Amino acid sequence: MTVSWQARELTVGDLAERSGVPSSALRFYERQGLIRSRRTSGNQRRFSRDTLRRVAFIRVAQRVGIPLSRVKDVLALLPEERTPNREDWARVSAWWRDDLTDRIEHLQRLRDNLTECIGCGCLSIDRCALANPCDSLGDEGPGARRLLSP
Amino acid sequence: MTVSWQARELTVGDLAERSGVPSSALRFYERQGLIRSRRTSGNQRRFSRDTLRRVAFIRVAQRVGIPLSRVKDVLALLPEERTPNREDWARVSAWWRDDLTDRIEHLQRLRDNLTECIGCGCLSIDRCALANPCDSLGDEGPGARRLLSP
DNA sequence: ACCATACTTCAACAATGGTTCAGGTCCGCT
DNA sequence: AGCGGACCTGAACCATTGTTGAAGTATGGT
Repeated sequence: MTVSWQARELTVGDLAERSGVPSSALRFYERQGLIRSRRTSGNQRRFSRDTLRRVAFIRVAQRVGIPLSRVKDVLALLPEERTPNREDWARVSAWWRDDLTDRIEHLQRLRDNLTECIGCGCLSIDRCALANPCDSLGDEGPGARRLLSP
Repeated sequence: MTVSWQARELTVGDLAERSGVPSSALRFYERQGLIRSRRTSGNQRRFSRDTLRRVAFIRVAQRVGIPLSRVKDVLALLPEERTPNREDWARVSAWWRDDLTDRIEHLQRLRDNLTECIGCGCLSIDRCALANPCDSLGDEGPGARRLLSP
């Protein structure tokens, strides 16, 4: 019957249990500026409930291979003042779905190329589409100069 | 007119230039057992030409996010004795294309779920399909226990 | 034979995404 | 008031995937 009922804030342990993310990772996210908390008089973290959504968002992004730095940038698009609402989340999620679509298309192109390459048994470096994704080939003498750009 | 013509072996610099992968990375790959070289009497590396394919294979795999340890396992399926032929490469590439297909399907499921979630504005942690990908929900009281397994 | 260039090793450092531990403090229940 | 469990910080450590630099050696062309 203490203040714990007040706004139903979450301790780091609560958040860890509900999200399945270890407390150590949550502290790390806070250090990185992905989530925030207020502190009690005794210096303990208290998270507002919408942090649960932020953490869900972070983990979903991570499953897709998006680095935390980028996740942070996207989360920064949420309003600071008020608790993000349904529409706010829809907005950032959409941004993010586009990213996912790009990744899927990229992988599909890669797979299609690979299927061709299996057909010809190549991976031939000099001619293979897979190995020369940037089409930066054919204007500087024989042989490829680069396999891959990244 | 020295021995350099012999079998057209590549120095680490040659390989770096032709593959677009820095020498430092190539040495690293060798340390990790992903590629091999013989040594000259002066202890310098000489790579056989098929190493170019191996490196191409490694970089393509990396673009998809496959860790080197796994790439190593797949490359280990190539014959040690002889130079891998067309069919050998087709075999390992196929193995690998399946992996790609799985990843694509996974991402598509993720995106479909996300699209639904944008529809409902949720990412609601307790009910959202995205946040509960393992369907391990609904048999232990209210509220999700885990957001994500990996 | 000489010299520039490329090569060698080893160690240290970098970024990402955390975990673990030590030493100490706080919270809430009885 | 006391106690156990949860929380705090900071530093050290882990794996992955390399890069950079120092100090020394080899190779190949003139």
